[in-house]
Amino acid sequence: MITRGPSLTEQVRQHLKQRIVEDGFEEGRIPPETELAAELGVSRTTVRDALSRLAHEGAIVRRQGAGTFVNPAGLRIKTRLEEMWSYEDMLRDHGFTPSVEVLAIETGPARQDTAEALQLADDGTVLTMTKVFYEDDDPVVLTTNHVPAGLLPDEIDEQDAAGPIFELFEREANAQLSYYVSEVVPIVLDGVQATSLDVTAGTPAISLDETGFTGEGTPLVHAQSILRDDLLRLRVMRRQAGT
Amino acid sequence: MITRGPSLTEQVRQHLKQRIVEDGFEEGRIPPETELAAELGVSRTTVRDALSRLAHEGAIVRRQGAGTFVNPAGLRIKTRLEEMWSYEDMLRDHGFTPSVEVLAIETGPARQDTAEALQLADDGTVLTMTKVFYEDDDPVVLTTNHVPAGLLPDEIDEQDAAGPIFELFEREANAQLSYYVSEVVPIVLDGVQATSLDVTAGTPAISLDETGFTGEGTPLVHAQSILRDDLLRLRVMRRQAGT
DNA sequence: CAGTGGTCTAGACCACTTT
DNA sequence: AAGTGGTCTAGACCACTGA
Repeated sequence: MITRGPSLTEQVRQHLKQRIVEDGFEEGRIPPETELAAELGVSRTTVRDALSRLAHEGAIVRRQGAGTFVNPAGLRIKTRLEEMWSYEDMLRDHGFTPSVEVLAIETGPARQDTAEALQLADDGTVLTMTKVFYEDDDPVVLTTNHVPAGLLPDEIDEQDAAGPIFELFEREANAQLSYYVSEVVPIVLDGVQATSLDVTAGTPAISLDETGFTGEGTPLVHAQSILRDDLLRLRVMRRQAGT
Repeated sequence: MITRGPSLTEQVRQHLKQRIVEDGFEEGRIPPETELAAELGVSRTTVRDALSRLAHEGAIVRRQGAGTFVNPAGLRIKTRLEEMWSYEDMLRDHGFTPSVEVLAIETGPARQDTAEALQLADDGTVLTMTKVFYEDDDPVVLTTNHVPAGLLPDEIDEQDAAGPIFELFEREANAQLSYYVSEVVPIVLDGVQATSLDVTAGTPAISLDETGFTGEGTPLVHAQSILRDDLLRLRVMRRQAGT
């Protein structure tokens, strides 16, 4: 087992994930942890950490005393809301090959909710970038990002805005986007939103209203992303806490 | 440190959580893991497991090389969708004191989507229970549960249906509900739903369409829960996978 | 009662941040 | 250079399942 690059645990996770999706386990039963550890030449702890991640993803179910098993229902989950990072990657996980169109890049005064989220002074100015993610000719996600003016250089062009925003922060502001706090809001689309997403106004949709932070807790971006429910259905696994 | 009942890790987690919410750490800085381990008389591994759970909840942020810190933004998260179990508990976490009204208990043929979710034969019959969760006089959640006929005894009464459904399965069917696979669907309320939730028809809302399974992967229940967005806002933390 | 996953320990070394 | 969290090991014992 090679050991450079990703952690051992991650390598074991990927190895097992691959065997799972390729249906490489008899009757969906995964070998005992001690056996996997011996086979892969790692400690049982490492195997357990890898299995824990797979269980969290929903790919497997562990039953104390009985064994570990493939979870067909969980394998259908493509959108792990709490581990969703860039929309590009999420769409790729759905088997899409996404493209991006930048609709607008503009600077102006912040709306009040944006000023609060970004902890700006009252007269704060923000850079606003609006883009749409497409699968073939179908618009799937409409995203608006608000960033405090001055954090990014002035000469942001469409090329820059088209990529994932966390890459933009790393490259242009030397800042690391660490996590988002997101609200899941049900809306009906207004005329402008409906036009951008190529559906009729009044269609229900999910809006993710969220703020992105650095590891230090500094808000970097306030964003709204509207998902076309008919093309992109959020699906999650719910279980009891503390497991 | 006492050691009966919950696991050591869980005890440490609760202890630290309490100190966090009571603002018991200077400048939001949490002591080093080795220090906590010595202070609490447990191994560093146990402390780390407890901290991992808190980080996952959003209560803290860990920064390699720098330290572990309280996360004020994360502390506002009350609805961890992927760890949500009973609506009663979720509402209590919001500081509500929920009550339940059972609207209907009836037996009849399954709708097609229910029959598929529960893997029933085409002519499958299901027991359907509808209930509303209230906070004071405000209805907050409208839930409909469909259970295969015969799984539960015939004489289910309102008393039985009012409690959490996983308790019903344990008590009446000796079956353990282990996890749900849930879809997050945006809807606009129809007349009946709107009346039950005491809002006007056409209001947007989140519908959680979900199937509950045993650890063995047998579907036990197909359910729809509609949340009043103005009273109960789903809020989650998003981070990069594999952390 | 044999086998499985669950918990916990003690310790080593590494990667990273801060001073 | 010192201190912090991140990874990994080897081993012990417990709780639970199923034949």
